[in-house]
Order: sequence, then structure tokens, then C-alpha cells
Amino acid sequence: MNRNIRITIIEDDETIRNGYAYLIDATEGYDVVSTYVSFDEAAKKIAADHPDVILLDIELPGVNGIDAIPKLKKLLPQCFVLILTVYESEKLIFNALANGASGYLTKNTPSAKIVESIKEVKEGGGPMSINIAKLVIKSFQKNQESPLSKRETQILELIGEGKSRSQIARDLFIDLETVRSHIKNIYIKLDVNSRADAIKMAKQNKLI
Amino acid sequence: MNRNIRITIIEDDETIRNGYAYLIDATEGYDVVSTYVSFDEAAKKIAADHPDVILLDIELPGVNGIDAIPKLKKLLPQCFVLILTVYESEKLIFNALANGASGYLTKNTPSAKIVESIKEVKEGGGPMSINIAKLVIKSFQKNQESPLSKRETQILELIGEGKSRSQIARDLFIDLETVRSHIKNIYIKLDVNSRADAIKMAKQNKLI
DNA sequence: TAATTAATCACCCTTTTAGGGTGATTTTTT
DNA sequence: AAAAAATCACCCTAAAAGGGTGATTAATTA
Repeated sequence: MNRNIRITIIEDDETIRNGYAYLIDATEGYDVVSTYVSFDEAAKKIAADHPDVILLDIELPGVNGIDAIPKLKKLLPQCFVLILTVYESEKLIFNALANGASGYLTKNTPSAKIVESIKEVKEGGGPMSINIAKLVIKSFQKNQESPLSKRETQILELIGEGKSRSQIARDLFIDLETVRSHIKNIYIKLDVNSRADAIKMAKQNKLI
Repeated sequence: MNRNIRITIIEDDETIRNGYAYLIDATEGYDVVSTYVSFDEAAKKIAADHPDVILLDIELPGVNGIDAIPKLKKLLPQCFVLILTVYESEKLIFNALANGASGYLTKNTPSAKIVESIKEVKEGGGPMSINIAKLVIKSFQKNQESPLSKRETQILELIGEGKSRSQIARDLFIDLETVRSHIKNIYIKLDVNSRADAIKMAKQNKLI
């Protein structure tokens, strides 16, 4: 039989912390095994709590939530970290995920949804608030009205992979001079004059 | 007052197509305005349907769903495309999103959830099945046990941006020779001997 | 504390690459 | 028919890349 899901909450606001703790602990199948007000507090004892899921706030005193993630994952490699915050900035989201967070919920999420997300993350899912999902999806979407032609985009992608002109020529079965010609046109269209600037421009405008 | 959400379904399997059409159309606030068996079929008439949301299958006869997305967006720039498919391959998901899809659901999604997702996408959300969300989140996560040091990772990132040794040296306020030294160590650790191979390795192993 | 790793810099060397200029030809697409 | 895209050619110079073989000084970890 499945044992209860063990949860630790790291959140500095007492009201929110106790509110979530009460709500989640009251739910069948969920145990809130510990709560902490900061990462520094948590670091000392959390390993002994062996939680399955950590609910982590971002705006914490001392070490912030984002930086806490890799440290927590080091202490508890099997544990899932679920971010629960008011922030919806793209940078924070991507940094949190890059650092090993398994999900990202905003605090306006209904508590039933939070409880559900804890289970999802435990079962290997990746819960996100819909507004977060929107940002994530947007980050994948390329600019549909690129000034570059197909071939130019293709070549710019290869430049983004660090390939030289001659490598690109070999990859595309075209002449080195043709590649040069395309790159020149790319530079004119993007108004740049180096690979680095072209890549920067391309990423800014989501051309690649 | 809000008018009903207009939906078009493009799906080649008759049973599935009619099933979804019936289910969604029966829901208060949702109108299925048209259904098509392929993009080629749809292309002729879909503009006149002016749907708000298109439910799109990937495995279609003729033009596949992925390639159909940009064409549909061109015909109906304001319209949202929601992918509904059995495929869960990373490549397909990312290509679909890159091509302009606003959400990605797998066909095992309960119909109530599909109906809800249509509304979400209409309201600017980004619905995803939880298994899809997991893949998407995983794609953001970096390898926590990189063989590279912090500085090496930092330099590899700049190489990934197409920067030259001297540019990197300027960016980091260190000597050109120090950059060289780091790059040499990166090459040794990754067992490569060119920028392109280093970037490839780094991306494969999610080091950057 | 001793040993290892990380980060810094130096100078040897050759080949490749990048970027600018200025063309042309042939497909495609509009 | 005109415009855009894709192809190739040859001029040029400076910069960059990659390999080798060192050393010194922090940090960090065993």
C-alpha cells in the first residue's frame, strides 16, 4: 500500500506557511512533516525529515529560493521541489527549472490544485500554473515573420551551434562560397557584422 | 456578454473526430463550427469558419499537423492552435510549440479536461498534459553533476553565444591566455577538440 | 594538514576562419 | 515580368582557433 506523501514547506510568511501546512496536512494521504522559515533553518534538519516534496517560496530571507534549489537537491537527491510563489517573471521561472525545480505554481492557485500538484510531481509529472505554462510555451515559439529566408535561418542555426563556414558547407552539401554569401545576407538583414552579434540578435528576436 | 467559443477540429480518424465534435459541441459555451480530415481539406474553407481555436491532430494524411500549424496561423493569425495527439516525442512537442501551437494535449486526456483547455487557451493560457509538462520542464533542467567548473561552464556558455576568445576575455575581465587555458580544459573534460563539438556535447548533456 | 582542483597567466607554433568587397547565374516565388 | 532566394567565384587582410608545454596562486576537499 502507498504510504502518505511527506511534505516540507519552506516559506517565511507565518500565515501562509501555517495555512498551507494545515490545509495539506488535513488532506488524506498527505503529511506535512516539517516547516521552515528559511533555507538556512531548513538546511540543518531537513535531511532527517526525508520529505518527498518540498514546497519552496522564492522570496526568502538569507539564501533565496532559486539558489536554495540545488542545495536542497544535493541534501535530498530523490526529493522533488515545487516552487510556490507570487513571482511570474520569465527569468525566475527558467532559473528555477534550470536549477532543478519540478514544478512552478503561483500563490493564487487554489489549494485543491496545490494538493493535486503535489501528487502529480510525486508521480513524475510537471505541474505548472496556466499563466506559467503560457510563458513557458511562449519561450518555445519562434517569430513567425522572420526577415530571413529558410536557408538563411538554417545557416544561422548552424552558426548558433558553433559551426564554421566549411562545416556548414559540408553539412548542407553546398559550396563554401555559397555559405559565405548567405552569411553576408544574414548580416545585412540583421544589421550586424559578426557571428556573436548575429546569434544575439537571432535569439532576441526568436529567429532561431 | 461572451459569445460561444468557435472550434474547428482537424483529425483524420472519423470516430475520434465525431466523438470530440459531439462532446465539445454539447458543452454550454462551445460551438464546433467545422471539422476536417486533413489540412488540405481545411485550407480551402477554414478562413470562412473563423474559429477561435483549432484542435489539430499530428498524424494527418498529406501535410502533417506540425507543418500545418504555421500555414493555419497564416490563414487565421488570431486563432489558437491546440495540438491533440497520441505522440509524446520531445521533438514533436518542441517543433509544434516552435511553429506556433498554444498548447499540447495527449489523446488520453479526459474530455472534460480538453474542454477546459480550450477555454484556457482562448483566455491566453498554455494548457499541457501533465506528461507533456514534465518533458517541457525536463528540457529546462540542467545537469546537476557537470564535470565542468563554474568558470568553465560560464565560458562554455559564452562560446555557445558565438563569442571569440578575446570577446570572452573582455567580458570576464581576464586575460586572453586564461580563456585559452579554460577552453583547453573544457575540451579535455568533454573529450572534444573544437567549439562546435563542445557546444554539441554541452547541449546533449545539458551542461549549458 | 596534505593533496587535489580551480583559476590565473605566458610564450612557442601553424592552419583555418572570419569578414569586407564586388561580381554572376539560376531557380523559385510572387 | 519582376523580385527574392539560392547558388558559386575570386579579390584581400587580420583575427581567431587549436596544439604543445609550462608556472603561480587561491580554494576546496579528503
